[in-house]
Amino acid sequence: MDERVPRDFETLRTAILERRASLPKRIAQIAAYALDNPDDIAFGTAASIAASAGVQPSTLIRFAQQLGFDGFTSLQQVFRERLRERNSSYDERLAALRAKAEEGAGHRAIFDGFVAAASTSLSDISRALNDAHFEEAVALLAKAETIYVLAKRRSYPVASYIAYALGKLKIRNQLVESAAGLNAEMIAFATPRDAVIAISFSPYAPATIEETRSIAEQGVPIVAITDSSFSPLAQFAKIWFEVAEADFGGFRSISATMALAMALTVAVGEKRREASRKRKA
Amino acid sequence: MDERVPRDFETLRTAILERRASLPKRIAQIAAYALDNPDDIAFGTAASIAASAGVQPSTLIRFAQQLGFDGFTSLQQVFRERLRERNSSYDERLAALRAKAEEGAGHRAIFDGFVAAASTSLSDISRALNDAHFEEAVALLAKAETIYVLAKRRSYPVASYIAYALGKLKIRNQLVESAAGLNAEMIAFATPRDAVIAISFSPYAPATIEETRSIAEQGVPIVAITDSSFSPLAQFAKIWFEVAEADFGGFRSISATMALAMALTVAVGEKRREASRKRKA
DNA sequence: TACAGATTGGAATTATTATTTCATATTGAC
DNA sequence: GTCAATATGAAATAATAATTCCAATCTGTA
Repeated sequence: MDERVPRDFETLRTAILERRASLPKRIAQIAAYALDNPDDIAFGTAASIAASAGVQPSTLIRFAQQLGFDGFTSLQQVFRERLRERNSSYDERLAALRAKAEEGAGHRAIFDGFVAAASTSLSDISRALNDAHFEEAVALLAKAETIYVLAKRRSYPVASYIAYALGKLKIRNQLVESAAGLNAEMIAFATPRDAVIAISFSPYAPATIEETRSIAEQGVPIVAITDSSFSPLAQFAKIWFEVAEADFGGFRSISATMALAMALTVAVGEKRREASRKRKA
Repeated sequence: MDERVPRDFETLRTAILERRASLPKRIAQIAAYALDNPDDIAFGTAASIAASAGVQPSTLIRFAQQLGFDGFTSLQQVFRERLRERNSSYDERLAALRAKAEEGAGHRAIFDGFVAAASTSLSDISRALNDAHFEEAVALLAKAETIYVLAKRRSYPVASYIAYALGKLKIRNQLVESAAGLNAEMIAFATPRDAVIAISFSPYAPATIEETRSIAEQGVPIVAITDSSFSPLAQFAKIWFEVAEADFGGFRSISATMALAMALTVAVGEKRREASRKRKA
């Protein structure tokens, strides 16, 4: 049991291929099956896998033992790990960087950590974004007279970017800032023909929630960008996007949120241009 | 058991979100956990998942039953299915969506384009960043009494993020905003014991350049984040970082700049803590 | 405050699944 | 062809995990 048991899928694969020639018939059979259908190994039971491969469960266990595992269960772990990693190779890199930064491996590690956090977040959102929701949000915002942009604290940079980009695209918008303390008055102008982009992440800034609630009560449709479907913003929103940002050193990335914000903005601009082209024709 | 039980993850997810408001506390707790950690549900046992989510195994089963499944096992199937279906790796997908975005396939393509631009920018900066420069910049900023943050327009969101993060880290800072038109006066307070982070990209906002020049003339050291060594900011700066952001649809990404900004900020915080620890010893 | 109904915790039970065992079959060496 | 070593099949057993059940607790209402 002291031998070097393969801990990751690639090593395991290599080990299997090396011995392939010297394996007895049924064991070879299961070995081939395992490499061809790794997902089945990950999720099946010993009995179901054995049946699919046309062998007895005990053979499956012998196969695992030959490779140095103490049973089918630990062999299966490797196949499960593989599935997990495929989805989260960045996560692992992040964890490694985090550890490195903790043990004080210079400031470069901090930079690498933030880059990795940003990449992870982008990859997550790219997978998670729902096309239909995005399309709906674009349609909703494109027909708004004025787009109100609502965010505080950590989300404020995103809001200010949206406001900047909307301005560039000549789309009327209003950034609801807290500086002057006139938010309530500003919000009061909004009508159901307008629309809101509200952005807030846990811990949700109370002011953002409050303002979102009050503007929602006026019947103004809301597109929310937030971090969980349990967010207080979600209940007020017509459409909401859930963005899971990775964090590093206690600071969460905002890359995914930014990418989504930029895409929304530009898509709204695009949609408006399409609409005006149609009107002319 | 005649009800329509969710058979795929998206349906399940929607079902959970719909009921969320009416779920009892512990059930809601496991619901939130399930949506946040779908991989754990796929691989764990009822007991291990329950423990991670902080509930009893029986609660987990009640949760599954409320959703129409006949037990935890069948709920788990849905989570496993989801993992199996996610096949292609992130890089492959990125290449694919970049291609699709180029040929302009609807609004989703816009989103994909921004994600691709952000990813490219991140990987570029990760390669290009000079460790020594980064280290110097951190050292310079760490010993400043007050850090002035200077940026307009497109770069302003970055500046506001830096100001937010510095504040969180209890590092004295001053965001030089243009609203009140008092920038000149604000800048006049800066001394050579302070430091500046200036951010500007082509076309450089004249105000940023002007303010940077004037603050440099007062002998305040400057760290610049800009897009080329020919940038007007570079001549004033003690240290500058060149960040090449990819663009999409005429809008440049700011993910790389953000990552650099966050890393700088957190590294400065780290360095200050190290320094104060040393002073105590 | 008392009560009914809903919710929860935790142990007991049941079910499923992995592993072991042993009898039988196969293989290769002499 | 015989023997020993190895491999295989099938059922028995052990381990593990899901589910059920019941008492305790909480929640909202009269």
